[in-house]
Amino acid sequence: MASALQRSSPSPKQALRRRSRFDRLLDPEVLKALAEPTRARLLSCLLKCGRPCSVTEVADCCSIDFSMVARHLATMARVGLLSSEKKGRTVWYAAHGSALATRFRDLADAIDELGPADACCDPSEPGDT
Amino acid sequence: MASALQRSSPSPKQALRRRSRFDRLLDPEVLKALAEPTRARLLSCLLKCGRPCSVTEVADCCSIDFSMVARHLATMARVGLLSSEKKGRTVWYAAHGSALATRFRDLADAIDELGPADACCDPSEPGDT
DNA sequence: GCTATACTTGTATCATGGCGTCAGCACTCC
DNA sequence: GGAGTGCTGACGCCATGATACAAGTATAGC
Repeated sequence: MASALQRSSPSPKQALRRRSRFDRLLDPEVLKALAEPTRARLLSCLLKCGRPCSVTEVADCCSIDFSMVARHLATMARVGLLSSEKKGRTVWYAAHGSALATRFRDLADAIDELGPADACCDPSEPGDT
Repeated sequence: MASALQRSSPSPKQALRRRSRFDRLLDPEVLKALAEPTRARLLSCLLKCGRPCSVTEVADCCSIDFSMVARHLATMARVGLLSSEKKGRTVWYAAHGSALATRFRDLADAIDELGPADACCDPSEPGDT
């Protein structure tokens, strides 16, 4: 898996559901991947390094069990948070800060875009009972 | 509890660790709260409504078990994703899109700020073995 | 005070996921 | 080909959390 950045194409059914940009950007997979402190630490490490790192390197510098690091990095690569490139017997994982930042900015924009236009409940008055 | 205000002062060790803005903004609690599809749906609903909603309203419009909705909304309020206001016997939950958007933009900025300056591993060359 | 409403909390069940260990595969070097 | 290195996969243990149902609490209207 050279670059897990492109995810699988959605089924027509999914497309028809016409989820808002917000719903699409708030990807549970990605957020779940980020929500785990260990993974966040690894991602932070990779972002700070600013260069591709091998699993061994990351495990060394973060003092985390090797197999855990391998698993977490693979998880993050799977959801598109990291890119991975195998060279010989070594896998180089890299975090792309700019892409990640763009993703969050897009999400922020999508939130700003949301409004009563897409209302899921009818906009009756709140309770001044 | 004489002064709960002092309890936040970090230990020297913690201070020395000097977490970056990124580390602080990547709050696992918030991300975990967002990472759950049901909660994301409820948040989306509240954002779209653009007004405070009661638990009953949200449960109705999302067709989700009432007690689940109550719990999920309480969870999101606890981590700061929603604000809640109790009026009589009704609790009005509101999502603040702009605040949430700002939060994500700050996170994006923090990612851009990260760099080899904060490097956690030594920047030796990647593998051109 | 009684009842209905709106929400919270307790409990039980189940699924998910993190973790450590170990075996195995792929690759490189000798 | 054998040994060593780097990583992946499978397994079991355990903690967490999502869910559903039911009971409890708080408030409003009568």
